[in-house]
Amino acid sequence: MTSSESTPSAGSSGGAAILDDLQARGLLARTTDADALRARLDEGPITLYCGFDPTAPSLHLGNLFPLLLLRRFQLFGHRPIVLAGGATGMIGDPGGRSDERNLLDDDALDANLAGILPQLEQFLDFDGPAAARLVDNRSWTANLSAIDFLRDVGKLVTVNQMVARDSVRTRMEGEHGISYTEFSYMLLQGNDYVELAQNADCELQVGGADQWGNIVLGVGMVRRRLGRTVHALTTPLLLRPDGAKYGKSAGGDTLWLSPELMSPYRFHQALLQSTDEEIPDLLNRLTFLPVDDIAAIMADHTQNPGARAAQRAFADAMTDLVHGEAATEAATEAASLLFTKASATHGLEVSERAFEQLSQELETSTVTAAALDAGITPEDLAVGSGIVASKSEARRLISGGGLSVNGRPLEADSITTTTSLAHGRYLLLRKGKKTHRLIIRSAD
RNA sequence: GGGUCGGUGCCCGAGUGGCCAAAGGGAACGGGCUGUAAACCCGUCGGCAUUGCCUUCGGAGGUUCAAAUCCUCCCCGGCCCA
Repeated sequence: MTSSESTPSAGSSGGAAILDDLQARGLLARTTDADALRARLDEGPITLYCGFDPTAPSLHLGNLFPLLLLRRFQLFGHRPIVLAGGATGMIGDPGGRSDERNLLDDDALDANLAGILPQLEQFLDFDGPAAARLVDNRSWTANLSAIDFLRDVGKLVTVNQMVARDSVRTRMEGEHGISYTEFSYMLLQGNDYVELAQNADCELQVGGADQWGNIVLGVGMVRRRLGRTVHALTTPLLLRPDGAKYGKSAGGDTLWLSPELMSPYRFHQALLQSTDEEIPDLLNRLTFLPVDDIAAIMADHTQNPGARAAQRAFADAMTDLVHGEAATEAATEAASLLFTKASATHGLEVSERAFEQLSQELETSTVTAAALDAGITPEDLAVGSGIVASKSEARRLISGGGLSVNGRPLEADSITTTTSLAHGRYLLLRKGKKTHRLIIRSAD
């Protein structure tokens, strides 16, 4: 883990200090019996879990939220279990959806799991006294027969409880109804809790606020099955100013953690562009920076918002966490080349070395010497680089002054030839203020 | 099953034979102002093309010089009746 984490100070008394930290960060939505949970945490390390369904080949920033919650508990000495939902992922959580899910086939699911497992491992310590564990709920559901499931699991819940759930009711009243398959999802999740309580001494399940219903149902199942009281804790959903769930960038791109799906540079940029409005919450809820440090950063930011210290701190902290410090540095360096006034307006003065650097961070495309000799129209240049989707879009942007090459506006009648290249190789294409694409003359 | 209203561009929603690529709003994108922020102002917002062409108004046919608009059948949804 990186050094930017706060470690609980020696003075924080007992394991329940985690609750105070969560509270201070605005990370506490609801818990079952708060006093009982606090008392239990003070007795000593607890085992807790959170589930992640492999619905995509990579986690995104939204998924990171509960994963970091596990990490926070771990930092306070508690033992996290990461549950990869190989089984639940095959069914699909009906919550938050208006339509029936398309079931993932085995291959897609395996591919998704393969992508996610390393990410799940990345943020936790798997050694030491509070070592984390990674489990897949397929290991106890694969051989569960339908009859056993109905007898042992189905008996723990009444349909009345299940139907009362908002997510279910919405779907039942909606156009397409809800299949029995998705209806059963909460039983599987509840059964996970029973399983982990019984065989792993798990006493707490955490998750986002939208998981409250599922988790509490599991708490009840554990009580009926094992006669044991276990706990539930949820965090508020992280929402964008417009109310959408966090995880997408302003432009609508998903903030993938996988560098293949989103380059560290773009990841860093997307976070850097967070609004003032949301930045305090983001710092508190997503980073491990100590609460006091965050308060100091925000004070600076309020003094001089133009410096965007808070955004920088946030983008740096998250990129460190996800991609490592080297990636953060590279992204920052690339950004300073692209956004510093001097280099942004005088792209040709950017050193060759800097272009090499940029070629690592930006999306690039190539162009042949032959094409350059023939001359390239502005539309073809833009479309060919992939920065725009169509010639019409290119034309629109050009007439509005929205495209530039090597720091100069791209004129409608300009022809790009070899002489336009910077350092004989590079064309830095910019769309709007924030989108860049590097075109490199191919070696031939 | 019967009746009735409706299905329009990314979303909402006007349009009931030519002036419709289709009002208006939202989202999105670009410009301006800024701080790679918000708000605000301006512009663009189906595709190709240098005055034009092509594809679009649930689907398939039909009427007409001309249809999102009329007719037929079908599919889907709301409401009412059974």
